[in-house]
Amino acid sequence: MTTALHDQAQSNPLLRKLSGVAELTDKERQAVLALPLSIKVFDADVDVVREGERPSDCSLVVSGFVCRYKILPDGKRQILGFYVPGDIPDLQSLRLHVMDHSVGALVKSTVALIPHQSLQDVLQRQPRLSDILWRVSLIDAAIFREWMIGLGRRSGYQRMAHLLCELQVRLKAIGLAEENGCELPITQNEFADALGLSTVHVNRIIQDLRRDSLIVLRGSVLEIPDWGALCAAAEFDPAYLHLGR
Amino acid sequence: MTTALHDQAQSNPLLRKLSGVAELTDKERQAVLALPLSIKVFDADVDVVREGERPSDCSLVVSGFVCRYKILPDGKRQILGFYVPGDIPDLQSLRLHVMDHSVGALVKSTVALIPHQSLQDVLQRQPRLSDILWRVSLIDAAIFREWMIGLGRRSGYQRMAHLLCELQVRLKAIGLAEENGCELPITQNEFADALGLSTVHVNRIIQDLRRDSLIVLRGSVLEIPDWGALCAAAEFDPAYLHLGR
DNA sequence: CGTACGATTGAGAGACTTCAACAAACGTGG
DNA sequence: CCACGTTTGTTGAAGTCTCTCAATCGTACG
Repeated sequence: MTTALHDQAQSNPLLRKLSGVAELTDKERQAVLALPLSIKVFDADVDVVREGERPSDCSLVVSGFVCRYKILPDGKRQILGFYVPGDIPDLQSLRLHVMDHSVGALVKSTVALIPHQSLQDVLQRQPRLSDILWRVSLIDAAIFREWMIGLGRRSGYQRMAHLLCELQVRLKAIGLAEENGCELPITQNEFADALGLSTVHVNRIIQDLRRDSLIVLRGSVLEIPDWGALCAAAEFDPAYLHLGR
Repeated sequence: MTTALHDQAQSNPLLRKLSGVAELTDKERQAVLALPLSIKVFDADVDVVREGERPSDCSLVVSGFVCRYKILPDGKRQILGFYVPGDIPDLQSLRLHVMDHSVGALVKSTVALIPHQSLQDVLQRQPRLSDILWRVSLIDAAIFREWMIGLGRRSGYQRMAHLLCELQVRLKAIGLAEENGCELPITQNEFADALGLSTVHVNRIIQDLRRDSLIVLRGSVLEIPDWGALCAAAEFDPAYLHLGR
């Protein structure tokens, strides 16, 4: 029986995510698996949720790549985070009713919508799941803080290296990265909006990173020849991802 | 009876904070008031909690001014947020056991330590308080996002104006600001570390803001002659503070 | 009254931006 | 399956914001 549930965990990205945060009881697993999910596919550059909306569901990324972002009055965009399968980029909408930013698909992505109502019901019956989700949103905030540190105090070069380290680690944690690289469907323009830089400068930084043999980036395929060297250049310390239980 | 409890709310900063997020039942109020608080005073520039530690309490600011920050290997500092009476700058430590940054007092501050254990007990008996605290930490994250937007995409001038708007609104919400100004015990050096700028540049930005008659800043006293003008210059929209219930 | 900390000023340097053009890669329809 | 148009990546040059260094000024406090 535990085996059967364990098998489902492989296929259910939410279960996998929560199991990564804390050991679940069988009852909790069942409660999660019983959540009604409505699957929806978003094309690239289509919004999943928009600033100002009051969503009635949370969006669980099943496949693809999604980001949170905000557009300023003058048209500038700041990307606030990247989200991969298993992530819930608008988990906050369960408790903060008005969206203060948007969520958009970077590439064609599959999203499972979880009604707030059914999530509430499950959390009421399994209060520990509520604690786990709280923890998930705190890890989210920890990533924001690390990005703030980069935006405020790191050079463009370091910032880029740091972001690549973060993505590699997060993708590896969900089995979407090889030992020495991963696929990143992120354009240089999107990198720029995430790092607070111009597209042109991001292009030159990538060339610098290539010149220093820290990365091989062809198309959307990232290869990291020397993980230690990249981490060192980025001053990357994965502690903020709070991955280990 | 409700009146008596209400009176206590005035003096108990945690109750006031939580009441600002959601209406509390009498039972919930009593549970909060029953929390054992140990008062501790920190001098200016003394750490309340340090990166790497595993706190056994949460810190509720009772009086003073506190910030979260992280020091980089090269000595640069990024301030991640300012915290005022009623705030719990390390609320996350309840669910994320290792601190990934530090908390320090900007001026002599009084902090009430709440043992994680007793907080856990109260939250287990009053699950709705858990939801409220979750919401509090989500508002925290919303403020991080807004700072990211500033650090990534706003000019130094706008960033400074925006921060002053935020502090004015947050201080007014707890009765620590006048209609047209407030006291900010923050040095230009600290502003710089919060805004991702150099001290020298912050100084020049402040002069620009003064020249444009947007602020009067003498010592630690901030005066805002034209609130609308400052908000406009900052493109400040308080929605991200999620203040209205 | 000296000392220390915070605020202010000047000057030169560097990181990053903007604009504009071009090359390469990609997807799509004929 | 190729031609075409659009998107993405790349390059150069000029300009701007912000930084660093280093000195000076003001003021509160012992």
